[in-house]
Amino acid sequence: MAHQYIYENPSVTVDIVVFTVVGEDLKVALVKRKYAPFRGRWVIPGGFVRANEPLDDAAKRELLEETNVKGIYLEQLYTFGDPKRDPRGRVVTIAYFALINSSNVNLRASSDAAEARWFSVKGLPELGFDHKKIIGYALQRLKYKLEYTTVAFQLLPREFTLTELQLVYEIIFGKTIDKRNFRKKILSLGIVEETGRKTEDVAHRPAQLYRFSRRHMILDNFIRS
Amino acid sequence: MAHQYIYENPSVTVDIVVFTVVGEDLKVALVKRKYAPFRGRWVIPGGFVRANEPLDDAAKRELLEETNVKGIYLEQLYTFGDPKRDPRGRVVTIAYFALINSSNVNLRASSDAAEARWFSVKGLPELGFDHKKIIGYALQRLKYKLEYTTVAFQLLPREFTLTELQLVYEIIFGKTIDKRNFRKKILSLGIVEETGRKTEDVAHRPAQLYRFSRRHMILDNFIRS
DNA sequence: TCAAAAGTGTTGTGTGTACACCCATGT
DNA sequence: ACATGGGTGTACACACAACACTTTTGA
Repeated sequence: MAHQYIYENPSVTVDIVVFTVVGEDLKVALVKRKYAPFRGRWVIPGGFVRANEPLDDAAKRELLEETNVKGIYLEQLYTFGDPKRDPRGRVVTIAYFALINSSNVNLRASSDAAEARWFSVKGLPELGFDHKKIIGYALQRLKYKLEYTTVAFQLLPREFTLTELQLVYEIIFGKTIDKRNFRKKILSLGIVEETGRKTEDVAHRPAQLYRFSRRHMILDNFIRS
Repeated sequence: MAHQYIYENPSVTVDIVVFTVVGEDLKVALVKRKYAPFRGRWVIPGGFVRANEPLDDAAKRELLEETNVKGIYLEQLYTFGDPKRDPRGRVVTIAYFALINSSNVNLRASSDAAEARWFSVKGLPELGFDHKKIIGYALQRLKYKLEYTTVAFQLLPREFTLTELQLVYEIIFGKTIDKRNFRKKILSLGIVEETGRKTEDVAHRPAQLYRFSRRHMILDNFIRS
């Protein structure tokens, strides 16, 4: 293992892009850096991988430590290793992509972060490192995943109306969808089941509540912390 | 950067799964290890990322050094970081996925590798590290890419017949395709253009030669070394 | 009774699939 | 002349897109 002695090993970090949908906005979790470099700048949560720690575990741990978020859909996104991406020296980061449902959106800052907040993807602040690029990459993946998989359910509470589900698609694709066609498609796929319950205390006709059918949950590939 | 002093950084490597199609077989490039661990075992080409070297460059360099292969389609596949994946200690590897056309398949072993050879994916030897898993992952990606993109052309010489193109799809998907439907689809997509030339010295009706149309090449996202 | 969102079908268009025979060349 | 792969069209099923009105509740 000659190289270990010739070259200093790079640092290895994980960084996580967490998306949620609140109201009519797609949001990303950001934390404000407490220390240099980029002190005071907003960045996506992340940090160093520990000795003997699997990468997925590191991502879950950092997310919990920096934002108090847990138990969410998480998948590896891409690895960024440009030699100049961190002013401190060579840092290779394995970026993760995460989704959380809008009823669990309480962020809490912690030791390494001065503050933690949700930002609309349409109004991101100036970001540290190459995190703008990473979020851009994650957005692409999100659209892509939504089109070909059933991850949209990760962005909703356990019970939801078809209109709420449709809204998730509309927000992420940035265009309106025909209500009848959307419902026909979703119902024909058999990926949702009625709960029998309805929305309450709404100033209009109450909507049927659905849940993602368990049979499809197990087919979906995901990592849960 | 406290962690740098508390934890020893992992080693960072790149490993490349190179596919090609020869005759009726999908093949992967493997090299035989010259040194421990796994001395004498076959593995996919790869090695340590150098200081100040971008990850993509490291992949291209290792591929050239270990197999004499260059100028091919290359994309990042996935990062494997299980703490036990290398018996020497923590090694995080960024796996790459590469395609090469069958007219450039001369492998040449070099310093770090005792031997370099193409193996049919249907007859792989026992592999070192977690390389069997990495190849499995690459195979999934290959099928997937073939379905949704035009990377199939990377596996063919610049001029090819529609039958050759069809064969690539059949080999990778492992099933036969209707000739008329295949041609209709490919031609309607407008991704190939006639060269005007035909195959020569064949003991049957000569076939029209096509090339991938330049207009689509530039849309295809790829990294060339 | 009004406002507001829920819910519901039909029709045309395009895409994928199944299927069989003649053509051009070398031997 | 024959063997070998090259090359071609039609018909049916299914998925997607466009489109407007009635229903149920709370205020």
